[in-house]
Order: sequence, then C-alpha cells, then structure tokens
Amino acid sequence: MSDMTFDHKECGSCPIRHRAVCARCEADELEELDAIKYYRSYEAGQPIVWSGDRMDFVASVVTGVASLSQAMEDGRTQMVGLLLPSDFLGRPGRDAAPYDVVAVSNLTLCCFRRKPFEQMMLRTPHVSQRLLEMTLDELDAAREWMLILGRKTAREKIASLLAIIARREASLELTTAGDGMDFELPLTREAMADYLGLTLETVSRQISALKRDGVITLEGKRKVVIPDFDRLQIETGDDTDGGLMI
Amino acid sequence: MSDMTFDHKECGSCPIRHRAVCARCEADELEELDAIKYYRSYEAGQPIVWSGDRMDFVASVVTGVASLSQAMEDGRTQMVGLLLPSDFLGRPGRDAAPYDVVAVSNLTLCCFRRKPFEQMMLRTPHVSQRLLEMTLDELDAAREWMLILGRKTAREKIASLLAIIARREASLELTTAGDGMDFELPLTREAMADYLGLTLETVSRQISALKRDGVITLEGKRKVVIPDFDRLQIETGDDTDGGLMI
DNA sequence: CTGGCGCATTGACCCAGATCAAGAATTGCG
DNA sequence: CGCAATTCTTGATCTGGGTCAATGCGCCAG
Repeated sequence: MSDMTFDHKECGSCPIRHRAVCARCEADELEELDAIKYYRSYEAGQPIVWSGDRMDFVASVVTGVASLSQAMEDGRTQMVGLLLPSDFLGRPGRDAAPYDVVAVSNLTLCCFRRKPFEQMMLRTPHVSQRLLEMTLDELDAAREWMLILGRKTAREKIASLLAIIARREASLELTTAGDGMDFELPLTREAMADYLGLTLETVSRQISALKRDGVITLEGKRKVVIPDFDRLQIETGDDTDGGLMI
Repeated sequence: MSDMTFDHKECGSCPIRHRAVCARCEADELEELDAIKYYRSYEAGQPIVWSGDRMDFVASVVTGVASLSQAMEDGRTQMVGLLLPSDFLGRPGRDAAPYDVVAVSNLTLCCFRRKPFEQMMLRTPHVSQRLLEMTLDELDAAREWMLILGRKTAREKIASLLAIIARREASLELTTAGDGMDFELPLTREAMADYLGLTLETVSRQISALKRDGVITLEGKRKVVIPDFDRLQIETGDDTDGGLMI
C-alpha cells in the first residue's frame, strides 16, 4: 500500500470524489475537504481493511474496483458490495469496518480522515443529506441484489450482473453509442461467483452458454461485447421497464 | 384501510416513532412533527402500497409487522425488508414506492406527510443525520441478509431467521430473562420462504428438523421456544462473536 | 356436529447447480 | 523464449432443495 500525492491541479482533474461526497459543496467547503484528504493506491488483490479493523478514514473510489465481502469460518464468502469509481467507502460514526474490503483491480482511493470529516458533516447539513441519498441508493442496489441472490437462476444471475456492469460503465462514460456496448470485465470468475452466490464453475458454464446463444461475445476472457442490450435485459428475468440504475 | 385518530396523550404513550425518526428532537420539533402526523392501521395481509405507486407519506411502525418485497412477472417473489415496531418506512425525496409493501400482521403506522417532513429535514440537520444512521443500519442488515441468501444452507437460513427475530424481540421487550426465550412467529411459512429464498415446503421441513433435534420447541404452529440461544446461534453458521444486531 | 377453507406437514421424485477432476489458455517472470 | 503460476473451461457425478401431490389440523360458519 503506497501513499500517492496528487497536486491541486490533478485533484481538479478528478472531480468524481468531490461530487460523490457532496454535490452541492461551495468553494470553501471543497477547500476544507482538500485539507483533510489524501490519496492511496492498492494493487489488484490487496486487502484494504479486514472486518473488525479500525478504520480511521472514509473514501471515494477514484479509479479501479473494490469489493466488500463477508466470510464464514469455513471459507464460504459472499460479496455484499461492489465499489466502482465515484462510490463511497466507509461509515461515518463507526470505528470498526464491518466487512472485508479488497481491491479487486488496481485501485486509487481519495481518502478523508474520519474525525474531521464527521465534524464537517455536523456543520454542513448538505453533506449528510448527500450521504443519505447515496446510502439510500446503495440500499436499493442491495435489495435488487437480494432478489438476484434469492430467486434468480444461474443464467439470470449472470445476465443481471453483466447488465449491471454494462449500465454502470455506460453511465460513467456517457458514450452509449447506440447499442453494441462493450467493456472489460473487472471481476474474475471467482469474484463473480462470490457476487452471485454461485461457484466459479457455474459462472464459467453460464457465460459459455450465453456466448453460445449469441447473447454476448467474448474477446479474450475478460472483454465482453453486448450486441443487443435488450436481449440481455430479457435474460435477466426482470421487468422490461428497465429496473433500478445501479 | 381505516384512519385512526390517537389523541395527544396516546401519542405520548407510543414514543417509539418519535424516537425512531429523531432521537434528538427538541420539544418544538416534536410539536412540529405532531402537526403533520396521523395514524393508519391495516389488517394482516392488506397491501399498503404497490411498487410504482405514488407514496405521499413516510412512516414509523408502531405495532405489527410489514414486509417490503420485489416480485418477478412469473410470480417469484423475494422479501427485501422486514419492518418491525420502531422501523422506518418510506423514502424522503422519492415519489414512487420501489417495492410492494404489505402488512404481514395487523399493523399500525405513524405516518408523516412527506412534503412537510422533507422540508423539516432540510431545516433540522439532526433529523437527516438520524435518518442516515437508520439507513446505514438497514444497509448492514441487508448485507447480513445477502450472506444468508447467497451462501447459507436451508437449515442455517431458518436458524438465522429465528435468531434475528428472537434478538429483535428481546431488544424491544428488554426482558431477556436469562436464556429460554420464546416468541410468537410473526410470519407464515410462505413469508419465511420469501424472506429466505426457499419454498414453503423446505421451510416446514427444516423447522421440523430443528424441532426434532431439540434446537427449538413449538407450541402450536407459531409459538417458538428457544431453550438454548447459543445452540441456535451455532446452527446459523455465523461466527460465535454475536454478529450484527438487526 | 359437520363441512369448508386456510395454513402446515410429510412423502416421492427430480433437476439445477455443487463437487470433484482433468485439461487448456493466459499471464508473468527469470 | 520457456516454464510455472493463474485463471478459465469442460466433463462426470452427486445432492440439497425444488416440485408435485396427498394428508392433517385448527377454526369458523351454518
């Protein structure tokens, strides 16, 4: 784990984490946030915190992917959160991390020291209001995910995950060039299995099946092409009217 | 659905929903909440709102149990939230309900009209801070639940649900008379199945198995006695160190 | 008391996905 | 470039929980 320093200009070029923390911040509040923030980067596979560890920062994902997961003693693990760029990590007002947090790919976090951040929250109501909005969105995502875990078939699970990632990808890049989306899968088969409550073999088989049926195309093992997003959407088993943006 | 009126005194006798909404309210804020609140009661099985319906109130559960659930077109349904007394229902800042909400047992809600409630949130920061705390707790519960749905066996699922209800029950009554807890199951076998991502037959079989193995005792079909909570805890598959309070 | 209705239990059978076991394809590194 | 370590794919087999179907148990109405 290495500390990185971004100068002020560079920070200006990654507005994501400020927008994430506070969509309505005034200049002087941004200044205040700048004073308590620092960047940190992790390599793929590196743990960030273990469940129960003291966590003295909150953070916003700048680049890369991180996962939150819960493990049982016998090794079964379930991913319970997937953090993509602009997502918020950490929990104001709580000392210990409730989950294992791992960098899934190379990752850069924009961290804010927790205590001063909490004090700022008390003073500036729209920061906590913004955080409330984000948390409610996360709760919606978690509930969508519960439907996936509890009631969908393996094929529907895979299709749902691909659709979620594709939508996220599209919303960040804003390059929804018609249909024909494509993206790099940020997860290994094993991570996908942990996300979906499956085994990695089943994930692999179902991806092969979707490929065989022409729902997706693979370039290499990680690059996914979705020729017809509506077709993928049907495979998810969800109502056709779109569902929640995650 | 019938409107009920509670007089001010009776309202004073059910402090739950005020505490739930705002642990730190001052007298005049409570006054203000009183002005926009009304009680509403529902019978077991009655729908409260359907997914997509406009929802012009937020509420706090006074008595009874309600469920949030998501349904797929083909009838598969997954419960994604279980609201017990003191829990909060609704979502400031969102017009349409994202889930079906149903009264599982006879239910009384303490409702607040949404618009004035939202305005109050903007003015009194600790209301939104309290709501943020509650939402973060709900998110923790949802994530605990994701582990249950994704990775636990049917027996562990049932044990987990019983432990969750027993803990909730105990925390409200504050009558943890040593071990030997007992409580009335507020859910039908079908509702338990929807909670756990199982079928009602499997729920029934696993309850019978836990009874046969002496982990629980049944009096009638709904009254559960837990002679040894630690034993039940072991059956959940969780770490022994307690886990999250839900 | 009796029939009907809504839950709950139990049994018999089956299948989607887990498990176990080889390999194949990539990736990385000396 | 070659060898090892990862990561992924595919096959064979097994099994937990789903499905279908019958039966039991209260409970209320007549």
